[in-house]
Amino acid sequence: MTTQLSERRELTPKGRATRERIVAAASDLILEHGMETAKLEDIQSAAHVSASQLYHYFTDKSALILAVIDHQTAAVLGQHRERLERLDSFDALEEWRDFIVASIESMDCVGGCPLGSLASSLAEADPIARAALADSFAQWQDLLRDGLDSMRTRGELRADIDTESLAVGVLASVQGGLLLSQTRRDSSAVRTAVGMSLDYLRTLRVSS
Amino acid sequence: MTTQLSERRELTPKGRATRERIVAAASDLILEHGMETAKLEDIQSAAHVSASQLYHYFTDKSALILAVIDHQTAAVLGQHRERLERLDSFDALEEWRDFIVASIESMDCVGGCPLGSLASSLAEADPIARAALADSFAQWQDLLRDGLDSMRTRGELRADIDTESLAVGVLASVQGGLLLSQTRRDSSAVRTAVGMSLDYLRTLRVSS
DNA sequence: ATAAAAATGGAGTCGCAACTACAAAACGAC
DNA sequence: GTCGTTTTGTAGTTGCGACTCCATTTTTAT
Repeated sequence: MTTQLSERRELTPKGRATRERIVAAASDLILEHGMETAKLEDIQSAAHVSASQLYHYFTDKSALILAVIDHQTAAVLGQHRERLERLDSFDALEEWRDFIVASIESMDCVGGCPLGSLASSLAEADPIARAALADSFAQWQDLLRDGLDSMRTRGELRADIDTESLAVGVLASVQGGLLLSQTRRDSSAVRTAVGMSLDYLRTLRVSS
Repeated sequence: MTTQLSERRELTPKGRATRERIVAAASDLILEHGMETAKLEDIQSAAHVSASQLYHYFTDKSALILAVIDHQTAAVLGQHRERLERLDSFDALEEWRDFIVASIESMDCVGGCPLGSLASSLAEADPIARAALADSFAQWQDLLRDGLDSMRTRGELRADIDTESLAVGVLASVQGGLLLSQTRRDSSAVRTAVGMSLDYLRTLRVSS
């Protein structure tokens, strides 16, 4: 999922670094303070760049936001891919759950899910951003489905389960749990919600 | 959960009607177009009121938003209370699930959950709003727990289940499912996600 | 009926955040 | 080196959305 229709002509290493610095700062500020609160000026200070630099790399704010979506998508999917590919046991699923809980705890439950928060803020405001985030969720769902498929192949899960639907349900429990935890500033909601999903998966073991 | 610390002195019936009209218009616009896109001016036109009226009833925008939270909380909890109190069977749970799916379909998946969207938009921007929405979610969770309690009392569910945790998990699947459906503009995600939660509850029947 | 209070109309002001203009500096190719 | 391109600095400008002022009409209380 590339953001730019016409990929940027040429970017020197320095330019690429500056661009990345801007996107990273924007991602952090938007996550921690919300889309509305994160002013372009704050992003400039955080990234140590001037206005002209910002507009040299992005045509306008919505272009920057699309870059933030790509950035956060790569970051989140990267972290989860590590843990979800070659999923081989329920222990691995538990570790994945613990990783999610630890992630939000490390932020003191501020920001919630980077992708979920972006989706909620942008779904009705920017159709292109909405489509991009729908794609991000689809990729995440694929990761989960592939993981469940591999567990099924290994004989950890029954052969007749619908891994695609299960992936939707598990992803929803992650998103909903993170939203509740973010709102409550208490990680127990995600832990419980994802835990329930995993408990359900346990009822689908072959040995059961 | 009352919004105003000092409750408004006196409001004539006409005044109350105008205030309600403003809150209703604000609720609709914020839900359908997002928090950022919904300008005060749009709300004025939609409610057929002038700026002076808006500021006669609300000190500022954030006060209006708190009123919107109260309004949506009452609306959502009202609808769900009808279906969740005296929950007596899995059929009733299915009907509740279908109601959620029908609700978002009637909006063509625009807006998602009124409370979830508000929570995500405001969690990092307005601490008071965040706390109010945490309270709304807590009430919703109580409704679910009470429903599950009554099913347990009737002997539909096992005696040893933790209805509080289950309520968290089910609520998370609703919120996450609605977010995915909103982002995808396709109601199948909520249907699947909540369906999975109910499937899990079925594994907790006494007869199972 | 009349006065006080509440509700409304409409034309403002004002701050500020997004965006721009233009020139200077750094860099890369050769 | 040196010329064209990329990157950056320092100012702006501007549009718009939140909020205000004050006069006027409508309602309520007695």
